[in-house]
This record gives sequence, structure tokens and C-alpha cells, in this order.
Amino acid sequence: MGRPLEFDRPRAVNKAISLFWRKGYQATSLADLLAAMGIGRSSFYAAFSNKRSFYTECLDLWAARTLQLLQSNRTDVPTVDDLQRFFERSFAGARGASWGCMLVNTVLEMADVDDELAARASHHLNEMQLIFEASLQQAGAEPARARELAAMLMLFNEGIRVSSRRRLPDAQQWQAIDTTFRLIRSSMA
Amino acid sequence: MGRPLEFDRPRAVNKAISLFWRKGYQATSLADLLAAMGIGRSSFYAAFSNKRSFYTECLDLWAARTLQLLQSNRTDVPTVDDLQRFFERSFAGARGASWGCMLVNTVLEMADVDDELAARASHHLNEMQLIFEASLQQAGAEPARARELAAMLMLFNEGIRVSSRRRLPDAQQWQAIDTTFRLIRSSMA
DNA sequence: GCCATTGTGAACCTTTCAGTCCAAAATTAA
DNA sequence: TTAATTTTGGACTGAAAGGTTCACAATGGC
Repeated sequence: MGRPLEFDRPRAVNKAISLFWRKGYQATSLADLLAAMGIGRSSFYAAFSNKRSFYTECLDLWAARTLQLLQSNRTDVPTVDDLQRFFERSFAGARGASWGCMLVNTVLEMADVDDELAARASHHLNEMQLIFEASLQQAGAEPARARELAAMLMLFNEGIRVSSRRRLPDAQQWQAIDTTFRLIRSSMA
Repeated sequence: MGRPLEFDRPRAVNKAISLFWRKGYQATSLADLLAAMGIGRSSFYAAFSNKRSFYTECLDLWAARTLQLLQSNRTDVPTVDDLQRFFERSFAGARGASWGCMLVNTVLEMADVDDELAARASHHLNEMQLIFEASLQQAGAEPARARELAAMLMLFNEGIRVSSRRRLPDAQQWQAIDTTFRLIRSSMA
């Protein structure tokens, strides 16, 4: 038989996601990717068809993980606290690791550049928003109100993904999360 | 003497800003710029040193205009309504023209790619936030509260700049602005 | 009309990009 | 050990990027 020695695909994909997340699609060259993934050019093209569809794969994987994190924060009887915890965990994780905003990055980078990628990222954000809405409803908000607050939470989410890349003092970010949720709670009381 | 026939510099810069705003720095090639500005390569390099510093110039100009718009919405006795009007006018203007989010775009595109540009954009966002803060104070908020709300408004600002590029129904955006400011008002009452 | 001066268009250069290709390496079955 | 098979590294390719150069065109002063 042939040569069963294959590179560690999941590990390589994670390295790539981290790179894409930090530098975006265009600024990440194939050479950067290969160096980070520790594989050669031909291996890359054998495993993935090309850079763009590989990015799509990373994007979808990222979205799936985010949705999973979001769902894992839902308890049987979800509260607004659960949502706040999602943001806090997202932000806390963003410090060292790769947690951040690949969806938001993609929306902004690809708008008016690559419609399909932008739409795909936007679609994933919609899925997140639906979970926000469902959680808020379960937390006791009326349907219309839940819808409204979910839209606002998505705006907040998009905002904090931008803000988290500005190297601002952490305390400022934490306080922004706190302020926002304090307002949401007061509006639901 | 020489040849005073120069291209319309302000017009050309505006065209360039519009392009940069839509497609970002990297996705806007020099050829794109020249075509939009209606000038030749050598004219470009004669008038501006290079693509990057030209982008810096566009960025600063953009920031100056945004700050001006923000200030022009401040009345002698500013209210929260003035701030809301800033966002509404920003969003309404974004439909056809170039109003949007060049600062936010730059922060996201240049983080981990070009520190100087990212820092410059972030700095301009800080200036905006200071105006938010001052307006809120003048609108009757306590200093600490004004600071807090200004940070939240900046998050909201960053969020809506992302959201406005997702081709979502306009009504959804308007409602998000409305929801946010309703919350702010209720927290100040 | 002519010269000096300045802006312009187009060809050119270097680098870097994504993507292709192939010979050599590495593995298992026989 | 050998043959068959499949991954791999690295050289190669064409296109496109940003930037430079230069001859020519267009102007105002004389």
C-alpha cells in the first residue's frame, strides 16, 4: 500500500483558524498557512481544494463551535445570566487563544469583495441571534421583546468583537459587558 | 511656467475614500483606485507618496468628517436625542453614499497586520467616544455614568457598523437603534 | 513663436501571490 | 527484497500586485 503517514488534520485546521482569525483571509498568505500548519504545498492542495474553500471550511467549523459554546451556556431554565456568561467567557477566552470574531471579521472583510463568503458568515450570525432570542424568551421575555433584545444583543456582539481587537484596557471591556446586561435586566424587570 | 492643469484632488480623494470604505485597504488595488479617481499612476505617486500613506490620509479625513458630524448634532443643551440622531443620520446616509465605518473596518482589517494603522483608527474611535461622554454629561448623566454609557455607545457604534454591511432589512436596524436608546433613556430617568 | 517647467500616460521592474507538477521518499503487501 | 502505491517537498508558472522611470504633452512667461 501507499503511505499512511498523514499530517494531523484537526491540529492543522486549528492552526489555520487561528491565523485566519488574527489576520483575516487576504492578509494570510498560503506560505503563512503552510508554515503554521507545518505541511507542504502539495499536501495542502491534496487535502483541501484551494485557499478559498478551505477558508469556508474553517469558517463553518468556527461557527459550529461558537454555536456549541452558546448552547452549552443554556441551562434547563435559562436566564439572562447565561447569556452574559457567554459573552464573558468569549471575552475571557479571547485573551490568549483564538476566540474572537471570525464571523464578524468575514462580514466586514468580504462585504463588497466576496458576496458568498459574506453571506455565509452573516447566515451564521443569524443562527446565533436566533439562539439569543430563544434564550431570552425562555428567560421570561415576551416574544416581541425577546426578538428586539436579541437584535440588540447581536449588535452588542458585533461591537465587542471589534472592540476586543483594539488593545483597550480589559477593565473597560468587562464594564461594557456589565453595563449592557444591567440595562437589559432593568428593562426586563 | 509649468502646467497648472491638475486633477480635481478633493474629488479624487472622495472617490478613493468611497472605494476604501467599501472594499477595505487590501482588496482595493491601485488599478481600482486609479480607475475610480480617473488619474494615471504617475499622477497618483506625484500627488501622494504611496498607497499606504494615502490610505492614512483618507482615514484621517474620514475621521475628521465623522467627528464634525458628531459635533454638528450637539445642540447648546445636548440631549440623548442628539446622540440618537447621530446614529440615525449615520445609518440613513449609509444607504447610498459612503457613510459607514472606515474606522471600524480599519481596526478589524489591520489588527495583527499593520499596528500603526490599527492604532490610528482606534485613536479616532477614542475621540468619538470622548464626544459621546461629553454629550451624555451635558445631557444630565453623572460623570461616572456618562463614561460608562459612552463606552457602551461605542460598542453599539462598532456593532452597527458591522451590522449595516449585512444587507439586513432596514427596519431591523432602525429598531435596534431605537431599542438601544430606549434602554439608555430608561437608565438615565 | 519659443523655451522652461511641470503634469501625465504607458511601458517597465521587482516581488509576491495562488496554484501546478513531478521526482523522490516512505510505507505495506508479497 | 522488491514492487506497488500514495504522500511529500520543492521547483516551477502565470497573473497580479505596488512602485519606478521616462519621453511626451501641455501650459505660462518671454
